[in-house]
Amino acid sequence: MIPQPTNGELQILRILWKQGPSTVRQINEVLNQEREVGYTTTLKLMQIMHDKGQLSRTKSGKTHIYTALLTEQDTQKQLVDKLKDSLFQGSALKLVMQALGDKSTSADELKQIRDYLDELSDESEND
Amino acid sequence: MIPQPTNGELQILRILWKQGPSTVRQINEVLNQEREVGYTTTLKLMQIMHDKGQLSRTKSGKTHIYTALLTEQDTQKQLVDKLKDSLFQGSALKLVMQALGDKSTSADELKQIRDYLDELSDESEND
DNA sequence: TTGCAATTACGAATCCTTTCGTATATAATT
DNA sequence: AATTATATACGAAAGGATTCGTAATTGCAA
Repeated sequence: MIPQPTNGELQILRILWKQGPSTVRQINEVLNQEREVGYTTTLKLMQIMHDKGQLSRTKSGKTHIYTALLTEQDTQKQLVDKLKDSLFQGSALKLVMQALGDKSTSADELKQIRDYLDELSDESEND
Repeated sequence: MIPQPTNGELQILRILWKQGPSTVRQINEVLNQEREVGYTTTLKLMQIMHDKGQLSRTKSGKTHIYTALLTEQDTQKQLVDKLKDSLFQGSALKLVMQALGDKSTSADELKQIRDYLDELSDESEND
């Protein structure tokens, strides 16, 4: 059971997924584009994430380079499943309808979803 | 800006959505079907939710009857949007694909989604 | 090698959620 | 009216996340 990443942890994971392995300074700089965070705050959080096994790190000179051990996919799945179970009675259908329901989804995206549904149907035919 | 309900708050909201207005005792009984919780724990949480404006209450004899002020729909939307923005770069498409991607969705559900997509397309044509 | 700048380590403070014990209030029952 | 059962109110403790100040360490540069 991997415990769910906290909000702060997710923020850091997002940056690592996007940029790849990074130093505390690099992460902190990106973070500060969104909100003001002290350097040692970011450091501490990344140390905790390392303790928790969410990040690995290697030493390069005197600095540590951190790498995400959780994949974006797995984390997405974990959180989508949780939301599905806790608010949509486990129904992917309900969740999807809610996600699409606000009409902000473009026609192009809708088409892509349709194509994806076709793929899924094809696969199940071949079971 | 309605702050996001916490986990404990969501648990109570779910029961209220399902059962309608309820007393603390009623909520606590349902809660205890899932996990052991003291009565005053549930009471306190519902009092806090009342303070926060998530629940209203009316007095009936010596007991309070609580009602959810947040709707299930609004809360679903709030949490889906948050997940979409924070983990899927704001893309409903990506979120939907992740939600459907684990192959646990039945053919019937897939069909329902397809029908729903048709509805959405029809609507946009009429804009 | 000595000192400087950057980095890490450590510990504490703060904030929020969750939990529950105890006290108080209220209504029904005897 | 006194007793009992049930409900609410209050306050504190425990646990976790977040924040950051300060100390210790490290590598480089003068």
